[in-house]
Amino acid sequence: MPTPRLTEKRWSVDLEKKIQTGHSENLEEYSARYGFNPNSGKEIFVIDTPPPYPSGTWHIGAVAQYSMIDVIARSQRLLGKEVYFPWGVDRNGINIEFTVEKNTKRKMKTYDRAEFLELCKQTIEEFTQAMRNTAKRVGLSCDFDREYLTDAPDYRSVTQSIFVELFKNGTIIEDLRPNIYDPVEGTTIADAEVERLSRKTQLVDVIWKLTDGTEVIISTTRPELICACGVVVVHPDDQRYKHLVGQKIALPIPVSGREKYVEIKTHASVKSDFGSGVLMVCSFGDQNDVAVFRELGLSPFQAINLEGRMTEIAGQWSNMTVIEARKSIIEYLVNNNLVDKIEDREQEVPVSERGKNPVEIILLKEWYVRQTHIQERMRELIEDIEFHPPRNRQFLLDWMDNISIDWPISRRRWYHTEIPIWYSEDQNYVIVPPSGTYVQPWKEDPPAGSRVLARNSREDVGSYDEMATSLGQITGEQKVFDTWMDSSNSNLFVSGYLNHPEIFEQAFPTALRPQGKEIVRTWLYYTLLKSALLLDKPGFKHVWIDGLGMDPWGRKMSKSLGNGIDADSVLECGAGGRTGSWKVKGPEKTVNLRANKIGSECFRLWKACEAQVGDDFHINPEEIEQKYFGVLTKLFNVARFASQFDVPNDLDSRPNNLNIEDEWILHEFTSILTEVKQAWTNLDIYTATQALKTFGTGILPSHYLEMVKSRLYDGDENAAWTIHRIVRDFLSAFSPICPFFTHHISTTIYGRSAVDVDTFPDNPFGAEFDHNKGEILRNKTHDLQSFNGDVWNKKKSNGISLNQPISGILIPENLVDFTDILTSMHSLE
RNA sequence: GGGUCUGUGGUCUAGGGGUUUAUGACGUCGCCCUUACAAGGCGAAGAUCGAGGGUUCAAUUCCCUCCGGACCCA
Repeated sequence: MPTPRLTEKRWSVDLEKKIQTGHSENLEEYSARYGFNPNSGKEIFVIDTPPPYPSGTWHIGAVAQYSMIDVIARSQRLLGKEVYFPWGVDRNGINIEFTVEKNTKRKMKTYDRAEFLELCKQTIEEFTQAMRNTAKRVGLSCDFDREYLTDAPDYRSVTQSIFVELFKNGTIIEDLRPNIYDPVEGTTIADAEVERLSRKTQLVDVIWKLTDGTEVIISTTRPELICACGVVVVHPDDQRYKHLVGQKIALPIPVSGREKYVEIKTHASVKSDFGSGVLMVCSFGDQNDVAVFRELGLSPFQAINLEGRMTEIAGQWSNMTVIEARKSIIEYLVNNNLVDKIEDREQEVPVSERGKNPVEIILLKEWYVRQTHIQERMRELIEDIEFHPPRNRQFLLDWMDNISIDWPISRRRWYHTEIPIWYSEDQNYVIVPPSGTYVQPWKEDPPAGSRVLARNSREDVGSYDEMATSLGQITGEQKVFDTWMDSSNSNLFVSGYLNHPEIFEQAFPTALRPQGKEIVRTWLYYTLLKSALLLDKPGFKHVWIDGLGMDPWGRKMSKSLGNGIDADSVLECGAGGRTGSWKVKGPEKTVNLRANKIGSECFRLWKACEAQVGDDFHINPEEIEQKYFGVLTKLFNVARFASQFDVPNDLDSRPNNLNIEDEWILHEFTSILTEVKQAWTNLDIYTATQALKTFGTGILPSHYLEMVKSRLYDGDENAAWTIHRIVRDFLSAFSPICPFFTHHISTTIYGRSAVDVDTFPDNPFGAEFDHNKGEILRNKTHDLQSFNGDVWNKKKSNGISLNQPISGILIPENLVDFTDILTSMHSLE
């Protein structure tokens, strides 16, 4: 065998790592390759990458998803687009605050604010670095030079400027409204941040009395809220209680500073079969209470304060925590014979997603983004967005159906973007900063260029510089934004909004939003809301919503289940001779999974082949290796085989005397390229990868190469041209999936990296492509395959080795054109 | 408790009223060193298309109920 140019015997994880390191270390080359160049003249394709939140380990499911976003980025470059694949990191939020609190065993609010922010920043920077390394290791072709951090001034200033813009036009308002509040962490949270935990609670049947002494039983799990009761309701159709409606009923416990009787009314939301069928409505036990108060026009009572303690209306129970008050009030009711019965029951308690603390609904003055008024328009705008897969559009529409209240955006936390506003001494005016500046009102005065607005009418009354003295002692806003206020600008930020208007013009609506389906109601919804409010446009052209990574049995990976798999361990599996081993808790027993070699290329190939977009996927390292490392080996060997034959000088001009088998395989290849190009255009990774894999590991090596082997050894230039043309272009078409693999092979054999190709490979016939001839030849493919199979089979069953001659085989009618090559291929006699 | 999505050999997947005796891959089993590749080649076995009911001349495909999984909501 002549010496192959591809000297390595096989593809290995060590080789992969070497190439990967080379890729990311040569910064100049890297940025020429993957940097965003808005002046290239190509069509701009901006991807609104989900900025990951650094929390220590990066979930393997997310890394898998990310590698598919990279496949899209690379395939769009291959199609000739100017791709901006940003690398952003989401660093705002309560998570990092919790981490610092946990690490230092000290609550946030015991710190000096500036000191605490510094601690958060240091901690998150460490996590960020680990994440950057993993991103590079898995081959993400992000523009790392333009890294954006959501806690950096340039990013936060965009959030703040958008706030000012929406405040001025009346879309952002402040109001005293019932809010979901986490009393332990001391902050408002949004509906989207609440989850449910099952807990044991006591359902107490309390005896209430009408003014005439008639007893009425009301069941409740929240007796401590009796003091905030605004009305007692029954179902309008409930015959048992018809006579009660309109009467006054006395609160069963002493209260202070409020009316002791409430009226009995009807409301359709009452479940007559729950408890006694009589319901006390308090401000605020749950969202239904909020709705009833609003519908009946009642003024709410404040029963619980910001510390989670009872207020003065609770009388003798004021200042107790909610739990203490509940216990004590039940005792009081029992001692006064006001309890009919008490039963234990399981109840789903709303808790905060981050802190797992039971939340309360309390009245607070907070900032809101108005959203109910624009739902109709958003639905129209969303119609122009293409969803991948189309069915996942439904997740968004379902969520939008449930939107009934405005979005509360202020939080009483620290490591977030500050709300950029100051208040005049008389509270009648506010000061907002000029667009493009980042401000921290809790510690600094308004910057030059700030404007003064009337607080209610939002009318601009002058510049702060001139009016400063007339405003008295101003105070800066202490509150910060919900982190979704920041992340929902990501598409605007990466598309150049405010910072690069000339790019924004071409880049918006942002070409692609790729994300997981679990954050449709938050990230996707809020982003679309912003785009609608600010620009009256759909935020994206395409939304690509992927499924989630599950454990090998299809369950969610979680710490508590002990079924997690670390991303780095899979990517490093096989490097330096180290194998991988994972202890994973299955449904019945703990399983020990083992693999010898995986790495990024195998991992990416697996994800590309294994799951259609939108489907949840099971992650099992053993399976990844078993099913896909062999594919890399096979493709590597095809290229290695080809590399022993000289590469023709001009691979772009086809020799005009090609043999029929050369034309046949070139037509087959053309048809694959067409399919792959279409699939890349449609963001359909699965179809593109399957097509390439099937061709590259099947018909190309098993049939074509076997046919032309002897021609190649004999120095046939047509065969060499054909195989090199195919291998070269195959590597280009395949480069989005396995960039390091294709880079290495293409650079070694052809002197040009497949990842630098920015035009999808043309069909090898160019203008002379004859569709009909191609059809005729491709119609023979099936017969060729079965003929070869028959001969191989026959030799085998006759005990003849494959390279020995065989006689008595007839070439079928429709393959007569292939007589010569089939005869020599099988040594037919 | 409700909504949405989903369920195809051991595993993953294609297909989407009749050309289906259901595609392909991995795994399994048997045989084979064949001038790139045993990390390969040839061949075989393996599925009542989650369960039950309905619509239809015909259902894996459409509808309903149930069961399992996921996501979301109360």
